[in-house]
Amino acid sequence: MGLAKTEIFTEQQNEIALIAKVFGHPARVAILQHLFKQDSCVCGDLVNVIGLAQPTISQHLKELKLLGLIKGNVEGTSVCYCIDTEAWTDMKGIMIKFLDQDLPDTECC
Amino acid sequence: MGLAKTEIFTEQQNEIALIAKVFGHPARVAILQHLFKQDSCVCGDLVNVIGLAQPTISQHLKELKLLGLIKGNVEGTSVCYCIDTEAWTDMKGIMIKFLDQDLPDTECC
DNA sequence: TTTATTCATCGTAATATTGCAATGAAACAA
DNA sequence: TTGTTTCATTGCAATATTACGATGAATAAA
Repeated sequence: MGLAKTEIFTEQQNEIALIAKVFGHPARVAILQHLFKQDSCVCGDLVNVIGLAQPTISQHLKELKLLGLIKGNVEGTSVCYCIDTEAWTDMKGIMIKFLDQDLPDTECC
Repeated sequence: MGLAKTEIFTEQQNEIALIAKVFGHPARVAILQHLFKQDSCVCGDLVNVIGLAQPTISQHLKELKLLGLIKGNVEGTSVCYCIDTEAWTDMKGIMIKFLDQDLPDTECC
């Protein structure tokens, strides 16, 4: 099938999964880390830094944009991409809340 | 292709992506949340709680086990699953380090 | 206008993921 | 032994993802 049954899960569970899915590819992790380092960035730069073909980078950027984590601004022939700080903070809150659940004192197995 | 070019990324980037990939399905998020709530759990329970067929749950549990986040212990005919607290803490450290990068003061776009 | 540059989109091939019915394997109960 | 229960595995169909060549659109430069 390849199709997740999202309707049987809570909105929160689906949201966590959607965020995680975007982080589930090393290229997108690398793009985000580069954007954090640079403050500002263009796609051509990323093609050199990451080492994937330009259409592939463009596709990964699209998914990051779709989730709202990055913003793109056209500047002449190039496009400037950067982290959407507000969206990143919101996302971080959701993910840390999930990661930070109370661990049981004793393990059963 | 459907095949990530892991060799061009750092070990850290691949590790973050591998972790995130496992969280990238709501069923696995739901399973983990249930294990946190229960302290102890068996798969049959999960099939009822989650609402997917038994083989599907079993497959998701396998991926969680493969990443090391949960442990399974055979108890008679049933299997007891629970969070591996040490592995969870390690994983949490890696993910929070990634999520907690310093945001730029000013956005360029 | 013509050409170059930069990035997005389209189309497609290769592979991965999701879900489940059918079936196995292991432990227990009768 | 013969069921019964519980979970894992196999096999398969439907869909998703990844990667990139080819091409398109927009702007800038000559």
